Amino acid sequence: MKKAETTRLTILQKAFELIYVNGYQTTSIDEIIATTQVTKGAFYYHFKTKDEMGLAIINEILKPTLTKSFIEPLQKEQNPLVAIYNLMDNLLMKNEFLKVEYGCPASNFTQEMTPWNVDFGKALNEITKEWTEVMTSTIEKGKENGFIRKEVNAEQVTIFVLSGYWGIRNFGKLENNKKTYLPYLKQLKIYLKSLE
Amino acid sequence: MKKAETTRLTILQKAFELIYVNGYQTTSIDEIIATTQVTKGAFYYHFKTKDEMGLAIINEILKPTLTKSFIEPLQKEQNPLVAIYNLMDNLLMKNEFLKVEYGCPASNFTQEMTPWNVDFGKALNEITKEWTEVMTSTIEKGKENGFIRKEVNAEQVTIFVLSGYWGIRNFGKLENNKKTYLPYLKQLKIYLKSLE
DNA sequence: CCAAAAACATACTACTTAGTATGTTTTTGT
DNA sequence: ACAAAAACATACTAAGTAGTATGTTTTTGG
Repeated sequence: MKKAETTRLTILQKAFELIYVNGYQTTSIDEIIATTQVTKGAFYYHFKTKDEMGLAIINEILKPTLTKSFIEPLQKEQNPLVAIYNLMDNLLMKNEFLKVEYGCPASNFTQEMTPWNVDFGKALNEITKEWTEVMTSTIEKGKENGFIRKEVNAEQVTIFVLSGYWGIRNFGKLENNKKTYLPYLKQLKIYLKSLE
Repeated sequence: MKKAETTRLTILQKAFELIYVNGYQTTSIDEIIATTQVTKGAFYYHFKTKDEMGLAIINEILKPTLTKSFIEPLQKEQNPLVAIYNLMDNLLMKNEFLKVEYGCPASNFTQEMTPWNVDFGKALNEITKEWTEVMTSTIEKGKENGFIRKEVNAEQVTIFVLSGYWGIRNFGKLENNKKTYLPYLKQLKIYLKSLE
C-alpha cells in the first residue's frame, strides 16, 4: 500500500474508534489528528470536510466490518434459526471490538446523524438494506428446507429481529453490563423456536 | 404558577423539543435562549450548567411524559398482551408528539449521553426501570388471570419487547416513514400470541 | 411602603471548533 | 536527474461555545 493511502486509512480507522466511543459530534478534528499523529494539512488533503470523512468511515470502515461480522455468518449456516441465534450471541457476548457501554456503531451513527444529515442516512440505509436482504433470503431458504414454517413472513421476522438487536444494544448502554443481554438472548431463542 | 417557575418550565419544555429534534450536543444554550426569548442571565439563574438543565429535562419533562404515555396505558388494560400491543401501536402510529424521523426521546438521550455522563445514565436508568417493572408485573398478573402461559418468563418478555420498540424507532429514523413500523407491529402481534 | 432578596438583562471572556492560507517536503513519471 | 504533482506541515482565522461579571428590574414579606 502506498504511504498516502496508509495515512488516509489510519485517519479513518482511528477516527472510527474515537467516534464509536465518543460520538461523531463530540469527536473533534483536532482530537483525531492528535491521536493519529497526522497534521491538519494532511487531514484536509485527504478530506475536504469533517462530514466527508464521516461518510468515508461509513462506506470504507463500517460497511466492510459489518459485512464481515453481520452478514457472512448468516450465509455459512444452513439452518437460519441457528444462524440468527448464533450471530446475535456472537455479536453481543463474544465480539471483542463491540463493547456493551458503547453500543452498536451502526445504531449510534443512525441515532446521531439522521435525519439532519441526508447523506449519512442514505449510506447507513444501504448497509441496513444489505443486512435485511441477506437475512430475509436466508429465512426464505430455511422455509424451503423445512427449518421454518411456510406461513412465516421472512421480512417481518427480519425487521423484528434486527429491531431487537438494536434495542438491546441501547439497553446494554444503560445497564453497562453484558448480563443484560442474557434475558434477551433467552427470549430470542424461544421466539425463533416458535417459527419452526 | 409563579412567573419564575413559568420561565423555568418554558426553558425546559422548549429545550426538550429542540434536543428531541437536534440532539443534546448540537443544541446550544444560545439557541435555547433565542427560541424561548429568555436572556442568558435568566437561564443561568435557573440552571448552573447546561448539564443541570439536561438532567432537569430528564427528570421533570421526560419522566412524567413517559409515565403518562408508556406506563399508564399498561395499567388500564386487564389483558397484558392486548395492552402491550395497543401501547406499541399507539406510540408508533398514533402519538402526535413522537415523530418517526426523530425517534424515541428516551432512546436518543441514552444513545447520546451514556456512558460519558454518569448522572444522565442514572436518571435514564430509573425511567427505564420503572417501565420494565410495570410491564413485568402486568405480565405476571396476566399469567395469574390466564391470559398468558405459566411458563413464560415475564422479565425476559419485557426486555425483549422494550428492545424491539427501541430498535424499530431506530429503523424508522433510517427509513423516515411510519410504514416501516407495520411489519414490526404484525410480527409483534404474532409473537405476543405465542405467549397465550 | 420599602428594603431585601429573587429574577432577569447585557456585555463580556476564555476556549474550542471546523476550515484556510501558505508554505515545505516527498513521491512520481519521463 | 529533475520538474511537476502529490503529500504533508504550520500558523492562522472567523464563528461558535459554555459560562461569568456586573449590572437593573421585579417581586415579596414585614
